[in-house]
Amino acid sequence: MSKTIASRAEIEQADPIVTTPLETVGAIDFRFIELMFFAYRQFTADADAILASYGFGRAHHRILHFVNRSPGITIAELLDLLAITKQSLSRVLRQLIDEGFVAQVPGTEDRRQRRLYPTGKGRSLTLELSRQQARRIDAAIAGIGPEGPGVVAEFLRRMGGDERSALSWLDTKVLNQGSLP
Amino acid sequence: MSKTIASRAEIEQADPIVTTPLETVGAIDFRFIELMFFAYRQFTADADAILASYGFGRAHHRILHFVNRSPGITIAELLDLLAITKQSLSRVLRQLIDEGFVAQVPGTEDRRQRRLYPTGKGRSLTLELSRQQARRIDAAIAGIGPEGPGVVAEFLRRMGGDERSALSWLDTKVLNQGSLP
DNA sequence: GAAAATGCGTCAATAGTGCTGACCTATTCC
DNA sequence: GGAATAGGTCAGCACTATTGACGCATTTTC
Repeated sequence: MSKTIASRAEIEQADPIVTTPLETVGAIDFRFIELMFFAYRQFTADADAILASYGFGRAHHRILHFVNRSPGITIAELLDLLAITKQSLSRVLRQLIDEGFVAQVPGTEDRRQRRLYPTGKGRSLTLELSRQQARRIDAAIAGIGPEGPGVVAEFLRRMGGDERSALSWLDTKVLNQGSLP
Repeated sequence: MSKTIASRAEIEQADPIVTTPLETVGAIDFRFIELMFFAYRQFTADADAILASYGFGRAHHRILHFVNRSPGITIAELLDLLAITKQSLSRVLRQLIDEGFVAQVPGTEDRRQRRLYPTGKGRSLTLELSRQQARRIDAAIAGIGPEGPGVVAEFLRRMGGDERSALSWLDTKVLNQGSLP
């Protein structure tokens, strides 16, 4: 083993440290990356605090949200929206069902399906969670001009670009559904 | 044990399922909550793919980002920005150091400090990651009018409200720093 | 009507990121 | 010289996600 261990000086010579800050470039700042990071962190922090008091995490929130937005949603549809695996979903969903926040009802047309509905308890937790988040969004949007909501919504929609299909799926479901089979 | 187990029907009677979708309320949609979710997921997906090829995760990205934004940052400052514990940071930071993306240099004024600098390798990975994200932000902002960037930045800034101090800290650091001790 | 496909549940193992608590060194401050 | 500060590290736990492999019930297809 004649291989020598590189000294710190040698390493630095091979790849010297950089001391200049990574500055804003062009019209689109690196700043936006940080803004997204901090904004999303606060956005989720609101709900996280409440969830923790129920012994839940963010995953529970997401399931609860979409089940409330689209009662009667199937497992497969939920998996598509969340873009996680069946195994990841099941553990969390099971807790929500066992603790009575979500109920499963076999489909009538296709009895293999287990359609998901919020219970009263589930609906009210969702409302509690959403209220906090909506409040923050509301406060952030208020006062940035009348065009604010439209501009921001359009920005977010474009950011989620490849997933626009998920949003339009919700559009059709939220409006057309709601009657028990 | 005379306690009976509630039948499904009994449970449903106690807390009936809700079949009406959770619809948009007032000026601020529940829709915005989904928009934030989908937007952030795509925002991080860009970088995640690249990171995975290096065997890294999002935590590595965040450290790398702030070290690049503010070379010479101390551990304590980084902990404040990321809002995680020292133990969480150290595991990830260690990998970045061991693999030569970040270098530690003892402070000159206070030799207890371990100031963090990106190496050339670290700077270039950060640029690679940021380019993807900036591209998406750029595309999302382009075409929503000249006031777009300003409105969106202000919205995000307000969303991150309680953390504005973190952003202004960066402001001062990004501009004033950069000379090796 | 039998075979194949679909919708869902579940066991088992692993990774990434976060946490708490405890304890250690080196350095600076008073 | 003793306390406070900057940082490192060990050990254990929680949550969310992953992949792979089966199993069961129900539709669909030929």
